[in-house]
Amino acid sequence: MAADEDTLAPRDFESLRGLIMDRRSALPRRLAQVAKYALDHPDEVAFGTAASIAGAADVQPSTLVRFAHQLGYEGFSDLQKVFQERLRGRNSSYEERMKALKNTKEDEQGEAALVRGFLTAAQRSLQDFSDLVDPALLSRAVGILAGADTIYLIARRRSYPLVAHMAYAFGKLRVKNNLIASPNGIDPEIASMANRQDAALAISFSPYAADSVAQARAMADAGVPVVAITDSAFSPLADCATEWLEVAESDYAGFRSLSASMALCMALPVAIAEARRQKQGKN
Amino acid sequence: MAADEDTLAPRDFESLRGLIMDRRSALPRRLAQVAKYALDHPDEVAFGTAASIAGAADVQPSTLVRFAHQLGYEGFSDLQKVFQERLRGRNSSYEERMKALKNTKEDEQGEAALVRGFLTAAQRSLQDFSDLVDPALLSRAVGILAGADTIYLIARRRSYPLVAHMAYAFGKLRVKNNLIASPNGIDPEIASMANRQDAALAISFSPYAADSVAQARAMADAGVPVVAITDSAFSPLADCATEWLEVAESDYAGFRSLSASMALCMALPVAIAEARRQKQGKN
DNA sequence: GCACAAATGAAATAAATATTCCACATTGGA
DNA sequence: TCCAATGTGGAATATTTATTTCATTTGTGC
Repeated sequence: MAADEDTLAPRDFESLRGLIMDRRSALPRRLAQVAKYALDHPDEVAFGTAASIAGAADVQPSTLVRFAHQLGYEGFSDLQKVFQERLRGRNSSYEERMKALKNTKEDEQGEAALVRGFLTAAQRSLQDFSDLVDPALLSRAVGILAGADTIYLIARRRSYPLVAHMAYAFGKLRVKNNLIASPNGIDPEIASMANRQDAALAISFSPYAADSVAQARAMADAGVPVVAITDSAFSPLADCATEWLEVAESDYAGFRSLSASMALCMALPVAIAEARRQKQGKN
Repeated sequence: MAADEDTLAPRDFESLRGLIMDRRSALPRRLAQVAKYALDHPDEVAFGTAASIAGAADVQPSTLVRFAHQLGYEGFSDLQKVFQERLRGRNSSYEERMKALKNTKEDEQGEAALVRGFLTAAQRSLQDFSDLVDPALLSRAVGILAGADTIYLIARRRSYPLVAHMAYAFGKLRVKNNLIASPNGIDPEIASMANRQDAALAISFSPYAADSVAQARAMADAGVPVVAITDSAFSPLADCATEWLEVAESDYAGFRSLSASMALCMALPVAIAEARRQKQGKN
């Protein structure tokens, strides 16, 4: 049981937070995990059940009880009460509540409004894209990339972060890839090494960086299968691509969101790795 | 049993309040008593047990269940959830959005399901972050960066795409910046050129790339103001940063979303440029 | 590399809590 | 005043949820 139950077990949340922060470095793995989860998601702890919280924090319910004991509480329920106290009296009046609601809508200004603007644009993008997902098309695109020896990644400027992430994900999934974005100007040479066994993934949105388009086209001309992610049927990438996926992003303050394409770019590597795994299983 | 269960049973507190107010005069004695108690002590209803609430309202537990049924809920627990939602730190119409997310086709499989999984994770991230935006904190962070001569960008691995985008945005907005991610290993040297007039923006999420942390800490030790974007109070970045912004991303298939942090990273450069423009106007 | 202690996962158990049921009371209409 | 419909209290039951236990794993000092 806990070392010194008496001195511990704070009854108010702030003391508890302090205690947890102090203790955490000295806690064993799973208990530290709980500590982190508890401070990161205090609302969940206040309302959840031991099982639901344990699930979310990826530990066993018993670990929660141990954690509570460690801190000097009688059990998880006792600890939970402190988390609940923290929420009592929040939003006490109807008026407050309405004011809070309005605040989030229009009253905010400055930086917060800007952030909210981008968040909204991102959300719209996701929604729009979600309505457009075409399973068959997606499946063909993944098929092409899964069949490739090396996947060449083509993107510039605004789209570059997308392939940067893919390169990272492919790396983790051990999928051979080549990010064509060297700062030393030998991109064309690298690109020219691609052959029919490889494939390219090109991403570009209006106004379509000339480099990206040129490289994608060169690949296509050389017989390399090209999968494109772009924003319109009129995109130059749509022309030269073997398959192309449409993503239309919303914009805010003149900057287009990247959230939908980013979600797609997170899914693709996983889908490709999965497809390869299955193919391997068959052989 | 309840008259018309379908049309009733609101999922958010304000509708429920309205419904109760309407119904109250037409309710039998004990139920009216519960109605009054519930609206007078919503916190108790949120956290109490059926027995404790019944005791406080001077009715039987079964009366609470009847009350809930009368309103169209499955039972007291179901009703109680609405009272709990009210206290959760969720401002936007959280329930609605989550319901909307669930609407999406469940039967899909293969690649499409994967994409949808990532889209959902992204939306959840945006939603969660949207409720956490702290205008004052944000304002201080922007202030620090807007006051800097050169902004040093620190991020590795998963977070790298974020700063890659920022470098691009800063470039377009003509904000001096330096992306510390050179492939030639001279990062420490570059970082050591920063001074008090500059500032650093460090981004790292659990498990916190050692390089990022080390560089951020070095900057902080050298007296360079550091703004951090990270995911928890336990993050090593939270320690050493002058100000830190919390972004908790949802994950899917073991890959965490980037959408909320990306939205933030799109907003920051614009906010910084704007802050500088205004400062210039004054001089 | 071994022995010991600490931590952990999973299942069994205990406790609590919500819900149902039914006998009884109350109300409103003939 | 009686009847039927509706509402109510209280106990019995079902369900959910927390806690304990114990076998197994993991880490640590020698």
